[in-house]
Amino acid sequence: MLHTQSAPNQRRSSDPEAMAVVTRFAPSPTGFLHIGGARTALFNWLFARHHGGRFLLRLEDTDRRRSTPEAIAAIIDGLEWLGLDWDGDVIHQSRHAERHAEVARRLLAEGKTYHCFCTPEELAEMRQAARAAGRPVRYDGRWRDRDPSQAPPGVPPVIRFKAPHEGETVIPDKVQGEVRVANEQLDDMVLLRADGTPTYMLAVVVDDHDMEITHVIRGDDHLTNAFRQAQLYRALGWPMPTFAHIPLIHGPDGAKLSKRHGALGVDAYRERGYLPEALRNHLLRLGWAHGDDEIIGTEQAIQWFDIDGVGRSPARFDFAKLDSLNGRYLRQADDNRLVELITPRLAEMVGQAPGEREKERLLRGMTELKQRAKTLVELAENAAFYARSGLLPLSEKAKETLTAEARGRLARLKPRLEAVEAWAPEPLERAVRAFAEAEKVKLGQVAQPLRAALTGATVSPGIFGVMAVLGREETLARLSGIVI
RNA sequence: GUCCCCUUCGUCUAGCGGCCCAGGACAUCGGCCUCUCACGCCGAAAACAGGGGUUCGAGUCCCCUAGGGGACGCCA
Repeated sequence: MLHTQSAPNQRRSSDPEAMAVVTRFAPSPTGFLHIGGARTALFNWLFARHHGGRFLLRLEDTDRRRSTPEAIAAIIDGLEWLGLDWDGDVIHQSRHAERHAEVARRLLAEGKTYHCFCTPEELAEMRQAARAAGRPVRYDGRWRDRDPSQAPPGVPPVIRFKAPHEGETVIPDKVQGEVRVANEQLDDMVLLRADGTPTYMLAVVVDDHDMEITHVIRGDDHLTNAFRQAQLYRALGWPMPTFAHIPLIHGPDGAKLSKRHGALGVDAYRERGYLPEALRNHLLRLGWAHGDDEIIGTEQAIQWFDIDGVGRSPARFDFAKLDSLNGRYLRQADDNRLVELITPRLAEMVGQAPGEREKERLLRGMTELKQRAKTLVELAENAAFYARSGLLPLSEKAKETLTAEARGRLARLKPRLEAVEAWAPEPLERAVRAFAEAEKVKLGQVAQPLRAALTGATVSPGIFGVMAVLGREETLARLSGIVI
């Protein structure tokens, strides 16, 4: 469920701009919400929340063919899981198509756009020729000043923007600084397709304007688009939003993140056992810093976040650091919540959902268990022995530990344990230590076989704590299963 | 090819002209703790891409080179 984060301290009522901030996350629903998109959403969300403004979600689905309901669901699901709640309803860009066309027609009437009758094949040839000749790959403007009466029959025209040839276009970017390009570098972009639908360039500008977006925070793969959009804003006579182009996240090899790098959907991160707050923290630290601070909770992030802290160089996604961060959040997480989170995983591993008794054990053992896991996957694996009943499967190492000698020792230990009155870690430890002394062996010689017998593994939380959580009956039952 | 952007330890980064023979975190390697594994604690190794300027002084400002990335669609 979504709710608005309350952040009482971040708003300064004396700041007249504070209430005006409106950001948006505008993914195209052609696939899952990948990690780069998630970070863009996070930055927009944090910026809006920090300034007490609004954060909107707009689906850029003008390309109807490539937009799917599944992708829309995945994006919404991903944002909800990450806890990035948006204000108002989800906006579907495609529903504004008529408005976009209207703007294009207005521009046409004002002589700022023109019909272009080139066929896709013709354009492909043009590009190919330019590339072959080593010339810049651009539309050559052949219909810019040509009379529409010369139009070839049967070719539905597109509407192109009459881009200025002289001068330069400057983007004051909050992250990149002042970025400028000579106008001769930019060709006449298509605004309205032959079928009358708007292109991305037209749609973003119109929607960002209509939605009164004040700050456009997006990946810097859009930086060059911003030049064209700036020209459109000028032609339309609309004020430009503030741009902030944040660097992309790269794969381990430094190249743009792709599937082979693990550019997974956020659902994959959930599946791999990461906590949303840990992923948020990690994403935040990719390209943004607040001095030496590393562990930054969401409330703190809202207070601190601003575009000033965003760096200009791309970052690589580091799973090792995410693991470490996740481990920290795991240790701080509420025990009940963790039990619930691993329950489905346990059900799958053990073959049946943990019952009341098992959940009770898991809860009591959680404080110790969560010290030892970096992900929920690991946590579930380490906790499985609490969720099992009946025969405990033994790991290879556990089998090796349980030699005939060790089993014999456990058999001799058993009556001593039965004699323990208060079934708690300290008395149990005293009993086992006394037994080890009597056997003239080190504590480990007893503790390890005991661990193997009770947990099925050679690695576990402190064994006396485990015995306490398991309880007298279960502990002795598991021992019986081994020594016989 | 053209244009735009980027470049501090392996990775994420601090640094906004002197506080830096460069700090933190993750990872790595030692050690302590110890019933195993973790956690925790202590310690080590590890970077200003290269070259020119500007300046009394440059990781910090400017230029060039190299390397990396991004954009060049009737995709978004």
